[in-house]
Amino acid sequence: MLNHKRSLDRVFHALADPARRGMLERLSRGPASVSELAAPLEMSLAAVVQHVQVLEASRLVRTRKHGRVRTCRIEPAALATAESWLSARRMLWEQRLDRLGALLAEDSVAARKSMKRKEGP
Amino acid sequence: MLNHKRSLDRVFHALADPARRGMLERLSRGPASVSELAAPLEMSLAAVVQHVQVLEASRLVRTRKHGRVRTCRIEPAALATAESWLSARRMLWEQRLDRLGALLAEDSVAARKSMKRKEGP
DNA sequence: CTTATGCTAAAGTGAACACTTGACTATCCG
DNA sequence: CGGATAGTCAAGTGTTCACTTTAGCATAAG
Repeated sequence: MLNHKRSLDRVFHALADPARRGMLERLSRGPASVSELAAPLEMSLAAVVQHVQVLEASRLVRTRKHGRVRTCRIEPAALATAESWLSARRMLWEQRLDRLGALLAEDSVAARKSMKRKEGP
Repeated sequence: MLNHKRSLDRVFHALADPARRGMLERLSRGPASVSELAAPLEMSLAAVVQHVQVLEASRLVRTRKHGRVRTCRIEPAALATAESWLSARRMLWEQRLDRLGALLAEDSVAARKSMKRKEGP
């Protein structure tokens, strides 16, 4: 749970930058070199390399070097982690909202007293 | 698409902090006041208020003031946005990986030459 | 009325972030 | 070999972040 927290930190932080999300979009169409990732971006190569390092630290991306070119590819696992955190939260609170909605629909004013323990006012 | 990008920035940035994720977890069990959110955290009330403002700016949370207490509740829409970005990406690249897997399984060495345009070595 | 509570607003601080530039290394190509 | 390409490293800069402290202002409770 301690490392899991940090890894969520890193993943969400990595996703919070539009340039990095753009790189991920590019990479979801297939592997690419650092320069290919840099091409559409108006920023120095060095900056792009730094973004790639952030993506790699978050485990969203894995890279390997062949000769002088570093090839980047997506790593689905880290994204699944983030996605499952999100969907877990959403399920929880949609469930709660549904329950609340059901109570409001079913119960009329007469039933209110017996609800106090289950659901605060 | 222009504002959509910024809103993703804000949502992912909001999610990138463990204190804020903790608040969201608390809030998925039901609405809470700022002080209730602050209780489990070892940080000043003022800091918690700032976190709440970040959550509110990201539209993950909506707040309303009754008397002197500000009540916070979750807003599912923003999270759905983030979740759908994630799942869209994941679908795309899992699709790609499946296609690649199918090619590797079906085609044998003999077919390799004709693949060069579609997929680099 | 007085005091405690719940929050707000403002200013400051140190660390992290998103870049840049410039110098350098390794590899591929002709 | 020599030069272009692809990336790396280090240092510097302005900005944003995550806090803190201090002071203050409503509202609720005694």
